[in-house]
Amino acid sequence: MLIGEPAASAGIKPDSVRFYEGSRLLPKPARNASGYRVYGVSAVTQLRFIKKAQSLGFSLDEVKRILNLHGQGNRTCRCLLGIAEATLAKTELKLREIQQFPDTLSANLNGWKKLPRRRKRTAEFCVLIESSTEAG
Amino acid sequence: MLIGEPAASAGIKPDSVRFYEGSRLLPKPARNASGYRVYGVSAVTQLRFIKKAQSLGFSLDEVKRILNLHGQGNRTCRCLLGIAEATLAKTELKLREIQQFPDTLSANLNGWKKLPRRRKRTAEFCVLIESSTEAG
DNA sequence: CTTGACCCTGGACTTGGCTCAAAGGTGTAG
DNA sequence: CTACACCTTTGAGCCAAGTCCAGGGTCAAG
Repeated sequence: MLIGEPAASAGIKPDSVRFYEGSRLLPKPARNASGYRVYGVSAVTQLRFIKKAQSLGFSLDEVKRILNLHGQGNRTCRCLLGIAEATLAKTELKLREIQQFPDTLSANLNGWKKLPRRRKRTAEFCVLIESSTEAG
Repeated sequence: MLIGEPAASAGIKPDSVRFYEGSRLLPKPARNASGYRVYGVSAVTQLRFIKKAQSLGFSLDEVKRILNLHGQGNRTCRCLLGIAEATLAKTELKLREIQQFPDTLSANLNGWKKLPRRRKRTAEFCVLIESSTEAG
């Protein structure tokens, strides 16, 4: 596979794949006679892993640390523990916060929605944001 | 209150407050005789709202849209609905994803932890990341 | 009357994560 | 042979969200 294929399969641009390679998130791929990067199927898995982890709040640097450690042999998996637990704690914290805020948000939203049309202007939803004119 | 006070109360730097003002997230505050920004108590509420919303994945631009709409009168609250519902949907999607990923992550983590010490090198946790040497 | 903490402006710089452009090589189809 | 899609490199540019700095003003305490 040349670069475009795994990129497309993972839903990213070739540019990003090269960027990941430059950032040492991906191993340097083999090259064919013309100097083109040649990838195996596992590249797709890796790219998807990166995307997934990233969409969940892992920074490229965290992903890098995991992938780099992985490449250095099994025994380094102990280190994965630290990284994973830290990031896990982080996401769980965020989870709890995220779980609360939309509650108030949607409570307000629903409360507002239930109002008869003519009362919607009273905008109970806006209790979310305190009056601000005083400072301006 | 001069700028440092509301900033400190909200746990941010005066620089950031000025940045928010420049980005039109905050109304331009009054100035005293020396040209210093003067804030009322509501500024703290606003700053905290910004911080909170931001920490939950709202971009400053989204916060801005909400705050700006708010400043323009109650009738615009209908528009808030769109913004809020969109962001809500977004966070809920993220929520669901976040709920899944750490499950696999911590399942692997726990599985790995339960292994007797001498077997930890087999690194079951690493199933998370597919073998990668083939592409390098 | 100086020191120190605070404030002002404008603009440069940073970090993360891309994204694009320029200038060129490759390879296949018509 | 030409067009075209694809690949290469280097290097610049971009967005968000700040952060810092220079060079200056304000003001209360010692």
